[in-house]
Amino acid sequence: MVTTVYEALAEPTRRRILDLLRDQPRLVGDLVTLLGMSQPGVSKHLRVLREVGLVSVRQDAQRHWYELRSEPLEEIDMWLDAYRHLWNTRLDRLDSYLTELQGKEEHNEHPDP
Amino acid sequence: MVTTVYEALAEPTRRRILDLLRDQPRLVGDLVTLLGMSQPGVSKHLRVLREVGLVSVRQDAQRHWYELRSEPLEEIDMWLDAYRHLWNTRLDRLDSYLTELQGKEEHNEHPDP
DNA sequence: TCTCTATATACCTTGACAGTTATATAACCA
DNA sequence: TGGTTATATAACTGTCAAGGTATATAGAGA
Repeated sequence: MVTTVYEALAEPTRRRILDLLRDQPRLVGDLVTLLGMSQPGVSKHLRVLREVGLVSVRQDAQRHWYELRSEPLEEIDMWLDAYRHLWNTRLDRLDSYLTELQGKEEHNEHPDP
Repeated sequence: MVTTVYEALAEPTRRRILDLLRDQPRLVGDLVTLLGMSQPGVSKHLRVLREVGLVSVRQDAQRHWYELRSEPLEEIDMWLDAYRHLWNTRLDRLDSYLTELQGKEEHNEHPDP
């Protein structure tokens, strides 16, 4: 059984579902149309997403509105934090380099011929 | 075959390997010891990580130093960007709430009894 | 060259997942 | 109540990944 957010996100169709839910909650049937796959297939993906907390359901009669939940994504974001210095320091260096360049530019904006 | 970063990260052992490589490059044999699994098993995970660009290898005679590469993680970070407003707006609201609270505190720091 | 060390690959087994069709469940409506 | 709509679950199947053991590859050193 899929138990972690990482596993849930490994499946491309499930990432597409999250993309589709980013703007608005949607009905299962709408997702079926948008994804072009069988209804039980979509329901199974939604169950996985529910089980890891990536979506929640609000029921209105027979209609089930699926809605995005951000908490598990925040968890991923926090996991990335431990690695973020790897590219942040690089970007910081680029930033200071550009700042330095700009300083020189300003000192040399209208050089005498 | 595992072809995406998302699939590569779905496997817990591979995430452990990345954690172990965060501080320093390591030899395959060291990872075998640290992970407590068979050498071929580790080598197979390293191959997957290599194929999606999460690690690179520097060879020194028979020794293969595996090193973390951040680019694929930046890709994940960028993917998260599309969702980040979901919790950032919430945190922003909390932030302004706290700022507002602090303002009131300062106006009321030593209230007359 | 022979041997030892370090790593990669081949091959096999097992288990799980993604997809399907068929069916169950549940709520609405006539 | 019977039929229709909306969704979930059951059962089945093909594929593939993860792990293991055995073996190949490659380099170092005696």
